[in-house]
Amino acid sequence: MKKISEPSRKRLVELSQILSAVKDERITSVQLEALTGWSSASIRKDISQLDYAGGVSNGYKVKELNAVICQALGIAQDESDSKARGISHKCCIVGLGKLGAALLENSIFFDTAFSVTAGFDANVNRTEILSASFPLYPASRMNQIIPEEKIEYAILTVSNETAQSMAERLVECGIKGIVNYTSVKLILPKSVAVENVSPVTAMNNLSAKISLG
Amino acid sequence: MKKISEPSRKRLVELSQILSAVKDERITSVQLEALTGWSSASIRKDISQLDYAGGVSNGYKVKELNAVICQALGIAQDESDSKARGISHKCCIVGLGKLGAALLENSIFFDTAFSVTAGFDANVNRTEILSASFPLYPASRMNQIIPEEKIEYAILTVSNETAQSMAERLVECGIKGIVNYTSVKLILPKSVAVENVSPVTAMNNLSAKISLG
DNA sequence: CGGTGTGAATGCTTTCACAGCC
DNA sequence: GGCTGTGAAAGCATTCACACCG
Repeated sequence: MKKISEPSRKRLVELSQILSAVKDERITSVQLEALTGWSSASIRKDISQLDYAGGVSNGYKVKELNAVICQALGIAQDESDSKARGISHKCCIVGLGKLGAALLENSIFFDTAFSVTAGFDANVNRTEILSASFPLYPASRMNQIIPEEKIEYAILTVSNETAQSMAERLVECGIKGIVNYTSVKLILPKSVAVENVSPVTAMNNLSAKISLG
Repeated sequence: MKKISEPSRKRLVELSQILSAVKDERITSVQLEALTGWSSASIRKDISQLDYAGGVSNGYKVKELNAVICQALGIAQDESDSKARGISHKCCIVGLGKLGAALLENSIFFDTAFSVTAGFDANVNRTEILSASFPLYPASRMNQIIPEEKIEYAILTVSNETAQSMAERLVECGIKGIVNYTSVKLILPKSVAVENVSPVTAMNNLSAKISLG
């Protein structure tokens, strides 16, 4: 498998999500252009990197294409696909403030390959007050629980002040990827993947985009 | 002001956030490289697009640089800057499920130019059960409240099923930008800015990045 | 010196355009 | 006829390298 560039990879992830919602059996790159806003040429190029010659002259078979994309990216279409292919990622939530507590609800990851299996907070009060369908621990136990439970990903919802140090601890614990809800730019070894989804940064990006036209 | 490219714009937004946390008076592009992971050359290029010749040979003055960036992007450094420059953006939350309810907490946007001033949900129950420091309305009143209150941005936290139709209604109401927490790719006129921050998409992106090395 | 600002060069991505296929 | 797959071309973004400045 040749290397897939970052923009292309992100489009393919979104494309897979879009295809999951498509009811028709077949779809063409021009139809996908309408559904995505990306040019049909770009979509064809993205797909052509995968080794799938299925689409010739009649558009793509939706289910088949989705399977090929997920295969190539190592992700799952939905929960049954996740089970069938043995792809399952344990996640933990670090920081049980308002936002973290909201994400405790596993329904957010319903029908995906992800499941939240632990929550941590530095404040023991929080772990005792809140309840979830999985255990909540004081942050002091991260170093034990994360390796023991083979948790791979972390959702970081602590305060900006503690974000960097918590992230470093997560890396020590062997975490492979972090979804970062803080507005701090985390400085971590390149081997650790980070996705930034801060609400404040998102707002500022929106505002700047509009302001510059 | 010449056009700023999207990657550059996003870096500048993050840079501003980073500068806000820097305590020193001056900073060089090499120091910024360590704080951001971006090359010093790229940082200098980004800054050179702004009309600011302040940095010559001694690094940049942190406060001054931050002010110039915010000026150029039309964003605010913090709440006092927001007041001083008269930049203030009203936002509403659409969809008061777990995630939406968590964002009701205005502390998330503490010390920013953004304030949440209304919440909407199709289910009247939700608007009655929940409480916030601003009013919650049934979705049927969006068309009245949003123009009346001059709300500019929306935070979309409805279910995937209703995301597209709700977004279209928001556009009709005159909303300028949407922060989209659903995993649906919204199809909207180009004049409306959208930032996608779906937890599920973020996870899939993380997973794909790791899986491809 | 240590550091910026910036043309020139390199490296990526996207778009074009068309052969080949159903 | 309509659509994919793909080299070639065009368009962007990043990095280099160095003149210039305090």
